[in-house]
Amino acid sequence: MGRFYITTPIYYANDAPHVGSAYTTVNADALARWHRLAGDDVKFMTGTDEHGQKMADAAEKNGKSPAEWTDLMSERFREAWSALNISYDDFIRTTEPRHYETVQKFLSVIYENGYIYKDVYKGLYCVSCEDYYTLEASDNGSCPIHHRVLTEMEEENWFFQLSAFEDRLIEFYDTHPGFVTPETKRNEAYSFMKGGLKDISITRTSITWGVPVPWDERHVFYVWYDALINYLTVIGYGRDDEEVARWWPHSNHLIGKEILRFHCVWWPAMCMAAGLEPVHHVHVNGWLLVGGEKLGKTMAAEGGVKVSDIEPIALSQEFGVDPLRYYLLRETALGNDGEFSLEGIAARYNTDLANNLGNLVARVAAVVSSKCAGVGPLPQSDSTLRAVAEATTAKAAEAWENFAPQRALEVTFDLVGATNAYLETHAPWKMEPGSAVDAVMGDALEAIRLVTILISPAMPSVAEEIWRRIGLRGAPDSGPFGAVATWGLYPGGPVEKGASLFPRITSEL
RNA sequence: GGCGGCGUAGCUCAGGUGGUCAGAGCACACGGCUCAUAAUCGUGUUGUCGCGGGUUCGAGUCCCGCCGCCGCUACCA
Repeated sequence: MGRFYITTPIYYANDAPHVGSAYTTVNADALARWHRLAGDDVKFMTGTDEHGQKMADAAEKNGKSPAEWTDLMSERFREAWSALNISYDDFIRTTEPRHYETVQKFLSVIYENGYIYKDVYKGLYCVSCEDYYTLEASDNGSCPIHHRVLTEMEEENWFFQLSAFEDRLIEFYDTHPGFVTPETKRNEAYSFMKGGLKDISITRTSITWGVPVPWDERHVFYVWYDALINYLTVIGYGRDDEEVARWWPHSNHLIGKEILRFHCVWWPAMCMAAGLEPVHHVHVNGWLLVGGEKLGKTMAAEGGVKVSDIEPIALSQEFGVDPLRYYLLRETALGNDGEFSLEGIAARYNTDLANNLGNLVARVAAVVSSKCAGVGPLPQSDSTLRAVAEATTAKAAEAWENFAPQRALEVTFDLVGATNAYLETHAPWKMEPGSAVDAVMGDALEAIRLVTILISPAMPSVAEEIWRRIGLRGAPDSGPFGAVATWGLYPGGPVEKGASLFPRITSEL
């Protein structure tokens, strides 16, 4: 029995959760569910990032205190994840006392180790944005948004000596080839480091909504240096050494590609500075694109998909929670960018779920009803389906282990297809009731039982429903996988016909 | 500007180190079946692998140039 600690990023709670966040979160959830099914000891966390100037501004604009405001915003994420059946073990908010404690301890260690020093940050500042720009990012010295001339500003900050870790980071990458996956993303981070690392300022005096710097209370930590540390907060860094040792550093961060640098360069360097071994695995996923463009852009475009149409909760209401989860997991390889569209969801729904899986369950239930008096017979040990089923369970397990839900589901549905073909070959509906029919239907039910186990990380509710309909007790995800995903365990039982699991979508979208 | 990536059937995409690599799914066509959600099963069509050169006995697969799209270029997260 292994251990599996997986995290999503903590999402900046200045807006409602969108499909991009849902995409990462659903994938993390399915991976967590897979590992629970496999019998591993699992910890799965997500949460919200609630500090920073933007949050304070938004609160003020809405006539609330930052604390009141973030309570409201954070709740929207918990609602969305609840709607998507996300099985997190912990939901961290960066405004919690436990987080303040861990952040202050962690950064104090780095400070005591001599990697944090005071210096003056000079930059081009836009008064309207209340933010700094590099010369390259500016519009010839003017603010790209407000078009007013940027002013040279100086601010006294505490700096993290990132430059001191260049060699150690490169060595870490060289000795941990699986640190960042997929490999293309690893190369991106690697070449960035090879280009040289500069120190970075990690505190602000202009902001008060943040974690105070323990050795200099006029400063608060700049949001990233507070946010990254959440991964340690939830395992008790600074409060529970045993728990930290239990989950770290053999942990997994699932992140979107836009925050690659923070997780793949800054974060391991901070861990090193604190004398902590960096996390062993960061998996970087791509973006969901709409019409080939980033979500935000398209939503603003005329005639594009409306924001309200692609909010996770709205989508789950339109298509169902499990179909939405299935689409997010199945459509795109975790690591690549992928196309997101309502038509795509409907296509997956109809072809995979309604036509293949749902229809398979329906036709089997119908034949068992008419030819087996509604009682599912036992499978045969020498069924020709057995080889397919065993290959499927092996390949699917391997894919789940390798952070490839898309592949896992693809091969799982190969077994669905093989079972449909098996029924065609034997045509039990043409037979008289008896042992020949029983043999075929027992095999089909056993294949369905295995499929149900295999889809449970992706579609937990549907899996439960099918499990129940074919007369099984317990739950499809109780595992351990190695023991239950073995051909021949279907014990027979009453098979219920029931309504369509996935009524076909026929209306225009 | 610099660094990196992408451009393969109508659609979405696979294709380590060059030689059944021209593929999968969807869509489409034809045939079978009628237990099932007009679902299913079988068979099949579709491509100058962005363009132009080059290396090689042989190149989506290596090199050069070009066109188009995209990401990163450090303190919004």
